Amino acid sequence: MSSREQAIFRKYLERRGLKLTSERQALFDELFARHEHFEADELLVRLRTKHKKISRATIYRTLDLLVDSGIVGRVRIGESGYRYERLRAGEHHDHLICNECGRVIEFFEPAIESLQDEVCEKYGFLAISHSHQLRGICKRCRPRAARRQNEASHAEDAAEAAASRRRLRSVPSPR
Amino acid sequence: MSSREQAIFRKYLERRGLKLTSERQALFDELFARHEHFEADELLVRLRTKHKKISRATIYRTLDLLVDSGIVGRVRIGESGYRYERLRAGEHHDHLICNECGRVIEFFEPAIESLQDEVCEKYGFLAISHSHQLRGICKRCRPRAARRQNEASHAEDAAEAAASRRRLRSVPSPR
DNA sequence: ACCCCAGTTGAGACTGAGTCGCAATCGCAC
DNA sequence: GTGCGATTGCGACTCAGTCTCAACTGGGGT
Repeated sequence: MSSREQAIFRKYLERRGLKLTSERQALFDELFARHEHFEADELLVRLRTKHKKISRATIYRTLDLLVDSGIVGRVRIGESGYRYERLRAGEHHDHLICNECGRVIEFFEPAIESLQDEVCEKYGFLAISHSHQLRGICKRCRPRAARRQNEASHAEDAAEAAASRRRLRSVPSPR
Repeated sequence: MSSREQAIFRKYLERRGLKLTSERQALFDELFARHEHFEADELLVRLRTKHKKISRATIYRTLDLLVDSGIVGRVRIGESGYRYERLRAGEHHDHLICNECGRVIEFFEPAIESLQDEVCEKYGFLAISHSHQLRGICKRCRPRAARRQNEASHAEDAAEAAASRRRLRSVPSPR
């Protein structure tokens, strides 16, 4: 499987005199086993439970290589740290992220992409990458969220407010 | 100055039985003195040098309030941590971020906004916020960046590669 | 003007994600 | 098979942000 990316990775290593170690291979395999989006520690746990002994530092180091080689993308989704995702060559997408269940939905809208290019041109800006994420409530979670909304609707008291302060942390860029 | 936001903040505190302490006022003033984009520790240093004694915890706590009240926005720009920005009521903008000099340029493109709405509709997604950032090289830095590019153009050797690995960390979502 | 207490503060310990240095180990070209 | 540069694991470290708690304070009630 995934022999295409395998070849890219191999060549990438070769070209800069790096070695294809068993750890790198294991990480690569795990990654391409099925995961679209994942985080570094997730991989660590997964590999560890699969008998494979690997250190956290190596996870990060290898992930760096994969990102650099263009096989994997690094995104800042959610609160802390990075998330990684497999990149299909030449494809690009942006993200819808559910605040409720954490699900990440990918979308691609060519019209937005070309408008971005226009914006860049207007400012004389040379774009190298972009990240575009909408946060909210996904289709599946909307009923649940609405229900909760009702229950809490007249809880504007101080106790509730304190809690809400914390909850609100997850909104990156209000519109 | 900024009496409009001042009033909003005051009312926000009042409504939930919170106090307008001298620390909160000082932070607020500093923030509205001139800064469009800033980070938490920047404020800390600035206030400390201005004789005002304030703790890091308080900075963060107060920033939480300001974000919650809608006066300030919290964005994940760049590598680590958050950046904050003043929000003019009802206005919204996205960001162009220069990898070279770190400058943040704001832009607003109504057509992109409405396309976003369409995307949400398509997926039955209820958007609460979004963040949209393009990273690259700004107008001012392009000549400099191009020059450097030339010098390094045939440095595909291992030593350089190692360094480049580190450098590349700053690209969030490759397109 | 004074009291009172919920809300607030500062200090510093703590956390979690990610990084670094280094001695031991491993890939792979010869 | 050897040799050596690349790689690994470990644990210590950093950095941003959070938490705890005892001491303090703003401001409504009197």
